[in-house]
Amino acid sequence: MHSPCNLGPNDLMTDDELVSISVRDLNRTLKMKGLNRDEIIRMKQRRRTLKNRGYAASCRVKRIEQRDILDTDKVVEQTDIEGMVHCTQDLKDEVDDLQLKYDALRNFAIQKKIELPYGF
Amino acid sequence: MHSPCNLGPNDLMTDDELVSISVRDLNRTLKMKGLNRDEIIRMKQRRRTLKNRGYAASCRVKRIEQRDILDTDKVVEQTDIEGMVHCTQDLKDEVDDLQLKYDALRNFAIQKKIELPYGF
DNA sequence: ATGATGAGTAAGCAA
DNA sequence: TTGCTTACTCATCAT
Repeated sequence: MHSPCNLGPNDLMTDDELVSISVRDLNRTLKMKGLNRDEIIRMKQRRRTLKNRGYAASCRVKRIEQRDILDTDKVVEQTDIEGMVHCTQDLKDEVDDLQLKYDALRNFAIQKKIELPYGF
Repeated sequence: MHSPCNLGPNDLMTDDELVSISVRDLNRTLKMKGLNRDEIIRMKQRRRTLKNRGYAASCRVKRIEQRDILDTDKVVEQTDIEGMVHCTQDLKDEVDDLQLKYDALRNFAIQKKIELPYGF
């Protein structure tokens, strides 16, 4: 009396094989091994489940990546803003300096009773 | 012959009731209704599952909210940056104008052979 | 016990 | 059929 030939659907191929094999090759293999209707349906279902497992994983990875991108963008933009704040301050200082120099020069002229052209 | 008294755990109270009731009240109710050990365990498990369902929902909502916050922040920051770019350009124009006026004034003095104080 | 989260499963939509 | 996404369930961790 030999051991019963009850190959469960799991014994025909590994999960990795089942999820990678093409539909054509899968059908060929199933027919070759002589699986019955129910076994074939269960095998197909297991394949779909394994695929779904992978899809769910990709979906999570994608979600995390997109969040990371937003986080990174935020840091970049905040750095940009900080830099522009400095730049703006420098320009304001430059304007103030020029205004002071210009006013001083004009006051010097006024003090010396020098007639300035229109516009100054 | 009356209908069998096989109240499934689902017939004692609705999901909403079960998930809201306090542990104390739940235990009291279970004892009052005379449920056996297995039924009590199943009831507790159903409660836990319902709670988990809510937790999972909150978790999803939270995730979406956080993404929305990041998206909103991004828009705000980009608007800020755009505004600062304009502001910076205005300041640059102002610097240029002042520089031109200052130079013109100084050239006027030079042309008039006016001796300027040190620093101009 | 309660709450949060990662991973797996199934349903349902879209291509 | 394939891939993606949502909701649910369970396991696990922390409080």
